Amino acid sequence: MSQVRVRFAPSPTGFFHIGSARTALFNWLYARHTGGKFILRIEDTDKERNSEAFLKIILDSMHWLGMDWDEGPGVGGDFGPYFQSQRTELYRTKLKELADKGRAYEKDGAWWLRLEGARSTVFDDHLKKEIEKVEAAPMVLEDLVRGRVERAEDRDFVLFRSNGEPVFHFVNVVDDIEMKITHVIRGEDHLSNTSKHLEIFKAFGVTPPHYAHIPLILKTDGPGKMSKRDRGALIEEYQQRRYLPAAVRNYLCLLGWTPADGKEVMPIEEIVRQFEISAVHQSNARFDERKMSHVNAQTLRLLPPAEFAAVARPILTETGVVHADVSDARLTEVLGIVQEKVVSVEHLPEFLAFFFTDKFNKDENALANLSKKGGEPVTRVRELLPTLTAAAWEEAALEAAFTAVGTTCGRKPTDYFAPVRYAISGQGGGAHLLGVLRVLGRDTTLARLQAFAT
RNA sequence: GUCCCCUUCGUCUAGCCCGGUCCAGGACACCUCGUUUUCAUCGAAGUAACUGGGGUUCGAAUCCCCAAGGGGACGCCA
Repeated sequence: MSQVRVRFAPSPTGFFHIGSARTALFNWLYARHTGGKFILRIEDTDKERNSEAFLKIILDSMHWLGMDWDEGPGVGGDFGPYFQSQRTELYRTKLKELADKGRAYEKDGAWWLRLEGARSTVFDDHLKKEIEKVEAAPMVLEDLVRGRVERAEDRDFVLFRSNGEPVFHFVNVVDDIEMKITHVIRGEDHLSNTSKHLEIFKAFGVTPPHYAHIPLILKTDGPGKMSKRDRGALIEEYQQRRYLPAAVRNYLCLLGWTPADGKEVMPIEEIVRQFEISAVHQSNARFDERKMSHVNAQTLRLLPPAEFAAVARPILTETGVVHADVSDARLTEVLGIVQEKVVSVEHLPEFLAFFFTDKFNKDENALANLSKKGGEPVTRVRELLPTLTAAAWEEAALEAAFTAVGTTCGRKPTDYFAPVRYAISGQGGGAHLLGVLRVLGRDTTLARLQAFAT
């Protein structure tokens, strides 16, 4: 069997949409799973709407999500150029081929594909005008996801516009032929177009590739598919909000496909190993940012400490929480005790600012809650302070100090935790308290407790 | 309007091909309890679904038909 060749063919006319990213991803996964080639082809035939800026965004987002291509912009390949705007001569040649066969004709300055079948003129309700209908034989598609789908085209359609530019359906098929594409994996919104494409393949006398039409991603609520306006629709957004690219990619895999073993959060190598087109779903899926956020949190907590530090350091530096003079060792020490509690990179600065500055924010709700349990917080801290001051600065000794004070004052040791946490961090929750005390250090801790108690 | 696709908890889904093991399993969310803390972790428990109607069958989430609902396509956009 010949090698799998798949392609992702975006047109740079807008931001990189989550649906496009998922289509690219499934193609990429299939190529990597089968050891085939993943080709990136830029469909920039619409001169009016194309832009360099959009192209850059698409390329950047592909890199960010870790989807590398074997042929295409920047890497070349044997079937280039990979920009359709540079392939016009080829399209003209191929059009002539169809014209010579009598399958393409010129009308109103444009070139049309001639369908084979009986013709009649009828009034079309949708178009609100008289049109020429053709009774063409239905095209039969054996879709890898949908199964057998039959559909008949009933009108000739445009191949080349009157301005001399070819249209999508034509260039898409010509390039799939020329680039020897074996599998076309694309969104279900193209399912109805496939009969057109099959007609073109037939006109060329070429066997079409295998098709797999994957389900669409629907809005979280409300009708219809995700559109660029919807929150969470653009890949850029996740980049800005410090999502882990691996997590975004992982969640995207779950939208339209389920691994056989039921595991959801897993490394990309594992997904590549398990990915099968036959397991791709047939029904559309609704986008759920909460689940994506969960996948992100899980991924974050599973990161090796060094990698966690690498993703944390930039935002901590940018927000001024961590200065350049903070050593990697110190940063890793702090991150080490919070990682298991962390839920997003975005919230890291506020979460651990108190380790690096005395001017941390104080959570009013946390303060209000203090006296509900454990009584007067300032009194608690005063009770605790002498014993804590005398204690050795390691977790077992600190714990013993809390217990001792609790026993003396007739209270649970935990009655002291919330006041202490608030006094040193301004927060109502966070990482394991004894660990926080240890890492924060004796001097800083005692100073903040003193300040709170006076 | 025409054509195409889809239909299991609020959401993502497993199961469906090869009907009984499913009074339907998991995950997210939610709710409750627990945990060295009172909503960022973690643990335990809970609420919650086979769109409807016919049929086939001893037996249907699973097979067939119809209906309804959802989605998509009908451009000299891609």
